[in-house]
Amino acid sequence: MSQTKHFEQKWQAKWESAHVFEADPDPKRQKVMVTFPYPYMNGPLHVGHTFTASRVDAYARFKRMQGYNVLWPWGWHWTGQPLLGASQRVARGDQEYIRVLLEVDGVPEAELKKFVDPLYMAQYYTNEGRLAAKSIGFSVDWRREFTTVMPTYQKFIEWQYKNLKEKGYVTRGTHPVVWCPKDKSPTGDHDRQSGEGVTSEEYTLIKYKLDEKTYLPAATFRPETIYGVTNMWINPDAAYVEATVNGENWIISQEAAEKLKEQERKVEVKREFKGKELIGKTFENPVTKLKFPILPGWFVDAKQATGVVYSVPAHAPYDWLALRDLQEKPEVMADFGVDPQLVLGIKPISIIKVEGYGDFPAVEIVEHMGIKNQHDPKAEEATKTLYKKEFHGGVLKASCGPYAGKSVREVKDILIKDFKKMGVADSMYDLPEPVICRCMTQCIVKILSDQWFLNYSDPQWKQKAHAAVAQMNIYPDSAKPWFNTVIDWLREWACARTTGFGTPLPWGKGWIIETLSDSTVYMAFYTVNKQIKQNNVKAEALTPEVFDYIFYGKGNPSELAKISGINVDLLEAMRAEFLYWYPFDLRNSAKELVPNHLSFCIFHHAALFPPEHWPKAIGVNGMLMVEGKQMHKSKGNFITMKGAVEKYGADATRCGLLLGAEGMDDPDWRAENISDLQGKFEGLMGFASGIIACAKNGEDTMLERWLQSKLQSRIKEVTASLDELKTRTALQVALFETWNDLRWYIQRKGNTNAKALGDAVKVWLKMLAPFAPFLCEELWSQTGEEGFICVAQWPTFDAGKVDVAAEEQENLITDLMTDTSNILKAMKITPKRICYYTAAPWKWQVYLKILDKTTAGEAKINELMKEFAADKDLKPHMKDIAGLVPRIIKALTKVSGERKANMQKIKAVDEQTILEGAVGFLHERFNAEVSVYGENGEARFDPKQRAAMAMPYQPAIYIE
RNA sequence: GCAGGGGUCGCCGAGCAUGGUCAAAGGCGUAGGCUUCAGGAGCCUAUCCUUCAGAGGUUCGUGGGUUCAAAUCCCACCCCCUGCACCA
Repeated sequence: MSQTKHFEQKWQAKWESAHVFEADPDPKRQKVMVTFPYPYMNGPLHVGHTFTASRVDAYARFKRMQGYNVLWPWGWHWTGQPLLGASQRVARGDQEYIRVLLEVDGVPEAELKKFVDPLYMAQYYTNEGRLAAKSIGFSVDWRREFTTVMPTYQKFIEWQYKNLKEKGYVTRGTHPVVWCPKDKSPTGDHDRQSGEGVTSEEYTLIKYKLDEKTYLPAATFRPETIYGVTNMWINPDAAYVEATVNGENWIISQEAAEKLKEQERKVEVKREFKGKELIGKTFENPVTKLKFPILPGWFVDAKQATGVVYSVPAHAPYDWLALRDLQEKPEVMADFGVDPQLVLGIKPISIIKVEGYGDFPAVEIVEHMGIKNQHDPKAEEATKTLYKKEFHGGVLKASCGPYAGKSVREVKDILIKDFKKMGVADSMYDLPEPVICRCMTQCIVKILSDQWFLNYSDPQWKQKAHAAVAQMNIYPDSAKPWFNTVIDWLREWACARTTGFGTPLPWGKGWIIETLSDSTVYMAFYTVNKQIKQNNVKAEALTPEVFDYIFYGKGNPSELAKISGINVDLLEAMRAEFLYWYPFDLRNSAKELVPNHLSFCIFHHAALFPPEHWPKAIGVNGMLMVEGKQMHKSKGNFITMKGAVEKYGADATRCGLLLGAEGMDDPDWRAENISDLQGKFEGLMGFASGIIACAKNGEDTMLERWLQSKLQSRIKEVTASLDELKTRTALQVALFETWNDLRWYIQRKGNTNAKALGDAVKVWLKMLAPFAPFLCEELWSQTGEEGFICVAQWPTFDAGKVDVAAEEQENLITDLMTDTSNILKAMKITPKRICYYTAAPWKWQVYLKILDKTTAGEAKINELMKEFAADKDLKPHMKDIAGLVPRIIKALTKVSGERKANMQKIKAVDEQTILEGAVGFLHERFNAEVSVYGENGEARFDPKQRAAMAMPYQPAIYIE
């Protein structure tokens, strides 16, 4: 076993036996409750989960070290269809799927056999998931764990839905869904062989009259064009039927009759016939009462909607093309026994005025695009273009009855409503493209009746949800407007279905609460599930009244105790526990959940809880990529949490992920980076151990003060970043930048003996502990400190330890080194001897004066010169000052405001002493003899007269 | 199509809100040196171009604009990612 593995297991066991992550209410301490959306258990936890949860864990550990009482509970989502589907695929012997389970998920064959039981499968993954979460070091209170099929959880969901219903958030209605006739269930995107993303569209059917008792319901998205109809198109070769539809006599395609049966229509087919039978007959426009002929249109697809299409050649390219085709070959009409004159006499009727087109936009666009005939693929594009143009910019002309003068966009919905009221229109749903189910059956649109909805359309509910968003923190801030747009955008959500695992709807037989709807406020359940499990409270006892008491304080505990059999103390303890922990302080997930789960969570909290129990903060992060691509089991780039920890160790996995991205950016998992980091951590262990072993001497030179000072700014930045869930920045600073500080100190110092260095390493480990907990525990134990680092006190910024003089001293050294190497680079030589010359005192006087002026406002050279001339100490140097002033002004423009302020604070610097102290270091660096002189030093070696160039903070240099 | 997020010096990624301190942090990679029996690790240095003196030049998706000054502000365009509903 590797050393890493060894101490990871050691510390995991120690934390567990010390119960450090088990959190109970403690009135003396402030609480922080963090949550992570429970993962769905049809597979193992993967690195995507790991990324999101690592952010939660880093935050939890950080807050715990800050002294908060931190609760992080965890649960498992078993609700829904996919678990059943997965199990069925195993039962069916789906080799492809079984291979994935064996090879990707790493399921042993003996276990796999038992997956024919979906609950067994879920339990298997749950057990594996728990082990993985523990092995990566998530600081979870496992006493509160549950799955969503546990009876006690289901009682909670019953309580939730009872309340939602009573408050009027649950409504009933009908809804069209993509439906597999064979499976007899809705076919979601994941269940489809082809046709992903296809959703149903609603057509308006205009009920043209064939005769007094027979209708030709023509399907359209543009019912306003009824005023421009010139004829009807029927595919002469397609099969049509005459059928009674809800008591009316309709002529529609054979397929349409079947479809309508699933859309709440009573359909009785009376006879079947070919379309050509209709050609040449006339029909009546039910609005204008005018009569028009029925013509053959081969472009008409009987599989689409009713298979009956009316023709508006002025505004619909297909209609114009079909008409033109016929008019060019009127003889085809003879085949149907129809007088060709009937066709030749048809003229387009203009009804919509639209900018950029004349009276007949369809005719124009066909000509402009050079479309040949009704079979030309460009006709589709022309249709779309014109539809959009006329919808957005079209105005109905005088011939359009009561709608004349109105824009198409504003009138469309009104017109549909009116026509339906008049009995001249109906509607049906259909799919714009074919959808094939996994079972290879072609899907249709079915209208589900008596469907239950969460009424997210309710404006008052939306308003409350907005209020909830307004009072919480969202990380990153830029996600806040997104939540608000989603809240505005959500509509009724079907919250129950008939198949899959889940909690039965308390009032609706045969309905099961759908998976995104049973996972919205369960964070509240964590607060009391500890007691429920510890006291073995039976589900039957958890009546809605009991939960009303726990969550709302409603009712009398002693009476409830009698009825429920739960004793009063326990009831009161549960109420107290809820009140202590709720609301949660952070919920963090990937951004894919913003438009659904996270928004639902906000909606439901707003509906069920008073504002003081609304979420405090929500964090959103990107979607994990693997080697630049989306992770997929089928793509062969699926990495499990367990696998990652085994291969790279927990700390490297966590940190590798967290260094990937923050905010809403997508992190990219690169195996090479993770294993590099693993190596880095090994190096870190040796580095830190070495220091811990020998840093004992109580020195306190400028260098120790520099280290201490530098550390303060690191502490400040890491703390501030973690508070905003900027985990990447925080880790970056904690790990790399602080490490670089320590290295610099050691180089300058030349040894690692100072106790101050050891203290700095301890601070460093504390800052790293939320990210790399195992390694930090291990090193912490070497420092001789008592207790776990995971509950050690988080370092706090101490302004008293900031030493700007020490920092400026080091800045002087680094600047000087940069200049020196710049010169060396330009000279392209290996130096033998380097001489530095520090500025004379009078130059400091000038420098500081200019510094004051530049920070106060503008430094005017002539005014400065006057002031300097008036100073009797400076008077003798006026000739040199004239050249020096512009140089100083220029040099100062490159100095940051912060450093200028520091320079003002510390005044003149004893560069001579500082540089002399660094001679040994500089000598090693440049591998040359290094000497330091004052610019007027008597014994100075200055063959090229460089010394006079010296400026404060910029000693002159001579190299040979 | 609608909505949200992006395009930065080999790669990953800071910076952009509050324009100058930005040739632009940090990590990785690469090159050289030190250390080592060797390998690895570690440590140091360099890494847009030019420059024998600490300097200059050209860069931040594309094209315009504002300004003494723009990676940062404004406009237009191109490209990429994510979500879009009965499903986790």
